[in-house]
Amino acid sequence: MKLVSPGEAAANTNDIPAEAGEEFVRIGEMAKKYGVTLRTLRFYEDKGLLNPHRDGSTRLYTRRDKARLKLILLGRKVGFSLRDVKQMMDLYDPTGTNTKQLRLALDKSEKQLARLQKQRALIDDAIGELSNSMSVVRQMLVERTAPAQASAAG
Amino acid sequence: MKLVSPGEAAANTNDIPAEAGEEFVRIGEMAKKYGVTLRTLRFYEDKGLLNPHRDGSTRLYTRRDKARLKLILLGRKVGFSLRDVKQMMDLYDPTGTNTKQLRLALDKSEKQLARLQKQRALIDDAIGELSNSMSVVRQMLVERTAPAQASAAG
DNA sequence: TATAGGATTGACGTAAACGTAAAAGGTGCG
DNA sequence: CGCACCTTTTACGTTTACGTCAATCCTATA
Repeated sequence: MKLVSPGEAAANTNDIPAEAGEEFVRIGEMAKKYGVTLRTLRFYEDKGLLNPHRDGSTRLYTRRDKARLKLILLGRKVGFSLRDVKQMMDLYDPTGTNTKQLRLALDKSEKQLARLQKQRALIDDAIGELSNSMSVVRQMLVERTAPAQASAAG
Repeated sequence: MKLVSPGEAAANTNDIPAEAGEEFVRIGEMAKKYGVTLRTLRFYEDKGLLNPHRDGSTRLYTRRDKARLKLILLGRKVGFSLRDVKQMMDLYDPTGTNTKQLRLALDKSEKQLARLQKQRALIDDAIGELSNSMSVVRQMLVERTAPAQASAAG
């Protein structure tokens, strides 16, 4: 039983109580696997979004932590704040139907969707204005570069 | 000669050396006129974006300041940072053709346009992912609400 | 004169999500 | 043994565009 996959040439290959196929990963592996920094993982933990096990002081991440991290990253991708993500995750109850959690998620999602659409509209607007300005500037440059042609062409 | 328009019932109507049709506006008027706060106007000045005249310590804004503010607000609308706006404005020379200024503006605009389009793509992506998640969540809620129908319907 | 309305200059606070040292401890390998 | 590499905690720094007091001043008006 290795820490990760058999081919992983990790520097530190501690023996870890790996019972029943549990795979523990240390922070470095975890970070690489999900493209985040160590700081980020510690930050998320500090904010109560992750709760890795410990071997002494060393963090050990399990499948559960990976699932949670995936959710966090998805949440961030769609624009939720970490607070929102935490709020939703905190409602998770492995013994129930999680109806409340789902409803909250849906509610927040609707609001976020609205925000995203608003942002999109703003950006479209900005693109429009910027394009206009660029045309104007280009025209001004033309007039300055070939002033003799300007009126002659008209 | 009044400070602003004849109908403006401003509280303070100081006599101001209004020569040659120059219209001076104090910070309060200026703020209202352009929908910004006093803090914002002072901040822009602090950053070197505005340079109102002074009557003692009181700021007096002229047409020139209004034009500059309009540019600032347009810049912010299309997503430029104040630093960018300042950089572009600082190149303005009333005696020249401002070719350098226009070129810089165009250059920055092209980059900003690219950024905006990238952002738009990200938002579209986010909207897609979020919509997907919402469908999933809705489905989960349906299964939890009417569990008897779930398999019966299949 | 009292009061209300502007105006001024500081200067600290805010939001979000980490970045970036700093100082220290553990571990395997040659 | 010593070095390289990984990890830990603590804690201040970063970014941007202002918000929000606070203390003070000036002026017009009732």
